[in-house]
Amino acid sequence: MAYTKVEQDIVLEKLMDVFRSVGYDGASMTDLADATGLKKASLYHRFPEGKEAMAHAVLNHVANWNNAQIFDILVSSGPVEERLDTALKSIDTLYNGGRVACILRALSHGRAAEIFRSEIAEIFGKWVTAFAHVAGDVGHDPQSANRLGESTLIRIQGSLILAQTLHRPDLFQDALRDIKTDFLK
Amino acid sequence: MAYTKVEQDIVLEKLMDVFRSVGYDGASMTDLADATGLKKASLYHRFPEGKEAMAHAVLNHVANWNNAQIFDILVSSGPVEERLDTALKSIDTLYNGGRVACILRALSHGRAAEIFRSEIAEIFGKWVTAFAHVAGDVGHDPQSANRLGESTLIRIQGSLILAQTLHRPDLFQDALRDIKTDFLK
DNA sequence: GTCTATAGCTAGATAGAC
DNA sequence: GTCTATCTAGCTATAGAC
Repeated sequence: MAYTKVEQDIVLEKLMDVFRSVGYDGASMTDLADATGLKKASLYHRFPEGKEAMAHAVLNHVANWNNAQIFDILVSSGPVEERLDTALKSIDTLYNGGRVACILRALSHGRAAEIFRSEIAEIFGKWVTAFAHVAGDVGHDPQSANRLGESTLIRIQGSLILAQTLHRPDLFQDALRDIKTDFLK
Repeated sequence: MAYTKVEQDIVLEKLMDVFRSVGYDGASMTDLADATGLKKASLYHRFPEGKEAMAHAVLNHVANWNNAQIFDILVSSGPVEERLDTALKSIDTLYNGGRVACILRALSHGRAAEIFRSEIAEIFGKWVTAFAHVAGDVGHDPQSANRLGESTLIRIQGSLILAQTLHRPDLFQDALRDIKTDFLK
């Protein structure tokens, strides 16, 4: 019997945790098997193409989550402040308040970057577009809106790096606050 | 005969290139040997503790470079705009206009993070302190100066990630411009 | 679908000649 | 100091029983 979507989603979440915390090269099949509770041969049954296919599946899962929890929220109708609050809350949860790394960052460096760059670029692009959409809603012209979208993503990624390296999750919290201010000022 | 400092510095630069482009886990001894033009056994002669010692030496080299080219410049006397221009120019060169990754970022993720975090945190801290010093010079109170120092580093790291993943070095250039504006407005 | 067992390879690291 | 040759451990990946 085929595994259910829920079971596969749980496996994807576990795989994501490994890639996110130790990186693509740092994630061994043994690590991935241990994290999922499956044996290596069972993982290969689910992902015949091996580690690369696992990371692709994880990225696809992440893209779906982002579409539902962040992009759709940001471009929906309703008060701007409410949309921002909901999306920023999701982002805060996603990164556990600044205490965990970004899976996109983990897969966008080193040899992994060559493999996954286009997928990650697409997700990054959607973040920019979604935030630029909000910027347009609060009166920015298209060019200025786009720049605000870009600087929002820059703030998130940059603050995550500092938050983790300096053990200062408050830097991520500050960044989320600054982002909201940028849009509402 | 012992190798000269220049020879060793060249080796460190080559090692840095490898770590920066493929990450710590992604850098094999074969990669490192090929890049330096030395054989593996010769690398072990220079770095008896192996790969970890090489990365430590690279970080030490980077710290020295940063001290001379960035921190000392920023906290020197002289016109603020001149200091900023010189430091930002160095940063632009360091990251080849936004086209190469940051060695600190490369070593601050995954299993490498546990090993090198404190060294990297110290370098990051100096960046923040140096930029905060400039912020103080242009009239910010200590708390506000510190936040400006932090957001400067966030801008640099975040824009580097986007610049490389999206193949958009202009995002890094924009960030450098925004940084200057932040300080002079 | 999941497992045990293992093949084949490359990793980091070392011995010892020169 | 640098080299060739080699060791062992851990890697990705597969075969085949259940």
